[in-house]
Amino acid sequence: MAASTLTEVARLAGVSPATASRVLNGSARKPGKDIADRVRQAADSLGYIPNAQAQGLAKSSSGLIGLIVHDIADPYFAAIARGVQDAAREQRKMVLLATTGGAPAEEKEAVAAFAARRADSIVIAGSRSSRTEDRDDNAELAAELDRYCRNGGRVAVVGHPVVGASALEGYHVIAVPNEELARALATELAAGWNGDFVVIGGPEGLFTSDDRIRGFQEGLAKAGRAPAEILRNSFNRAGGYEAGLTLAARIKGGQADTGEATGPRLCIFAVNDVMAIGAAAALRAEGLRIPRDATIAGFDDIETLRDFRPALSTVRLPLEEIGRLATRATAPGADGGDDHDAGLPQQITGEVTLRRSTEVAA
Amino acid sequence: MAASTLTEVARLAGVSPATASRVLNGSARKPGKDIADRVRQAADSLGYIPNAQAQGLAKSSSGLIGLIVHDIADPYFAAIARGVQDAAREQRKMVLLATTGGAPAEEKEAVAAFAARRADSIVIAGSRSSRTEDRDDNAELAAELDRYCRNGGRVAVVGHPVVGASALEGYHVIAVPNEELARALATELAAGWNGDFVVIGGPEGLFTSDDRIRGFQEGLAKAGRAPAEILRNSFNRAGGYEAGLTLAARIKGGQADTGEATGPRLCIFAVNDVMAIGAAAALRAEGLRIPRDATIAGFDDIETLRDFRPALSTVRLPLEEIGRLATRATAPGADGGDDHDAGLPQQITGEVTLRRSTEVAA
DNA sequence: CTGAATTGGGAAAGCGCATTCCCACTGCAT
DNA sequence: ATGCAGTGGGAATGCGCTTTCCCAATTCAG
Repeated sequence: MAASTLTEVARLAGVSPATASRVLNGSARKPGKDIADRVRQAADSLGYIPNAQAQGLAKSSSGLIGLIVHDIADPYFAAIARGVQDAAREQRKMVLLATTGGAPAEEKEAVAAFAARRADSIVIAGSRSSRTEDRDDNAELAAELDRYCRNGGRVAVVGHPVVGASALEGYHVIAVPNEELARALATELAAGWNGDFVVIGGPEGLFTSDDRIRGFQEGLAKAGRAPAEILRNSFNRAGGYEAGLTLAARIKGGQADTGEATGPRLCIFAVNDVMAIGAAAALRAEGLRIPRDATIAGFDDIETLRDFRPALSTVRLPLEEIGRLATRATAPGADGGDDHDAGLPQQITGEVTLRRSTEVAA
Repeated sequence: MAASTLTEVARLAGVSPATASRVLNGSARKPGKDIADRVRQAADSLGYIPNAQAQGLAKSSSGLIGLIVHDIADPYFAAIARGVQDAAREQRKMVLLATTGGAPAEEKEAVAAFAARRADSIVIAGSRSSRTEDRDDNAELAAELDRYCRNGGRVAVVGHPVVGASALEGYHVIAVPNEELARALATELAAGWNGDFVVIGGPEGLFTSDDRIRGFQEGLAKAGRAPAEILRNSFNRAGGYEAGLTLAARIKGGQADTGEATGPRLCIFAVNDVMAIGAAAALRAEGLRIPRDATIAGFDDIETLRDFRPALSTVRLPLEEIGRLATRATAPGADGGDDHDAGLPQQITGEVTLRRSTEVAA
């Protein structure tokens, strides 16, 4: 038994499909009360569920929002996804999920798939990259996105615009002040510590990582400090762990020189919390303690990681809110608020949050 | 400019839409090479993207998999979602996400929405509940699910069957051996500790929670121990925290009696990791230490929480695999493997993993 | 060399719904 | 009584694609 159709309902109610459609799905014209009741009852008794595909085809709009993330199990993306989901519900839409591992080629595929499904809007949450090996893929992604927008789609990108995408009608960028916040973090960190700094970053070319590194170095410079050395690794826990091992060896070497531990040897800034946790795990595995032997700070303030001990110094980012804003930015009529370009960045703010992991004993 | 259509492509290639369709979308009939090339080129130059809605309508199948979770930001669900996403990709489908907070009423809505979109299958990941206040909603959910199945939909439920759902063709349950594993955990815990046990559980009626509690008590009984007292709270970190506060007060009272701390006073079993972390945070906030003043174990072995210190004893569950299996179970032709009922539970195994948080000094 | 079987393309009928256009009917003013 | 706007329902068209059916051109066996 296939699902029942509008026509069946109409027949059972003894009216035309047109009328049935009018009563069942909000139309401008409201049929008479008695007829409406009859139709509704018929629909009920048949267990009628409108075919969204057909509806979408007919009025060319699908009620779908496409969300692109690197990895849904990464708490960073999961938090954003929650915000997106939340906003989608406000708009009475459903979210279509695509995970890409951050590869522009896959992102392009995802956009195409969303376009095929005629998603009303697309939210891209992953970090953009400008690595040369991604150049072509990025160009294709940009082209795909352009086409999508030109066909009336709306897109919001969290962080940086897609490389090469022309600022089109319906193309929004939710700017995240990574650089400023990293600078502020460096400033605060420099105020409480006058030893060396090291940065654990993601691969070169990853905007989010690069911005945070740049901001951090600026903050250091402004505080009259030497720039931090930069260790690059993959943008996840494993990358942090590996870098942590390197640093642990170095710290232990230094301690051997001095003969004894005399307070932290290093202040580590990992460009995101997950990497910071990885690095911390590595230090611990090597017998080092935080903040005794080294202090460490992350970025994002991932909720699940707040119970980590020692409490991780970080920069709070309203991830869920970011997802919500991005999604709202793509809602039809959303740009009514500001009368600027559709591409105007939304304003997001974060907050430096110093905790135990960077507390150096007085 | 609206997206270009198959007809346009066909016209530009100088062929009929039928032919264009045949070459562009895998059909049984393969048109001649020269024609195919012409069509493909036309499609290319127009940037043709097939309209999945129309395709779906025409062949009544959408390439969509619906996923229902309580909260996508909860690492438990995020991990399952990753598995689902993974399996979906294998099947070249996209996943449609719905979050419900665990309310059967919302789950019913979600199922209806998926049905409207003609999702090929639905994976329900949230824990089922048998609370009396959910009775009616559960019944409606079951009815909705039944209808969906009867119309050819396939569904997989993680954990327990939906209350009241009749075992239909296409209805799969991925059984998670919560009870057995909790029993095993209790056994191992009882071997290393002969003081009191306390369980921090979720609300009564939540199957996952109830199963784990029951199993744990059984294990205790089998080891000749008195049943544990049960503290019930919400099934998340906050619930764990609250219960933790209660226990902290009790422990401190006990210590006051004895005058001094003389090893752990309590072994706590929280029915999931997130609650365990909450409880641990509460104890810590109250100045208690783990495992010195109390030992604690969780359940799930959430990846993000593995760096928690002291390392949390728990039961490893292959969450991602569970998501994958559930999704695969709904793939067409998936029940070919076993020649039993379509409703046959798949086999999932977990593993008790004792770590530092339950280590009591010898 | 003829008739049958095969191939390859097109015409057309839906898939389920929204919507425009049309028509019969009512109620009112003239 | 006649004309008019206004009302409420139905017929028909189209959204973009798949698929069946049909037909002309080949090919091959006899």
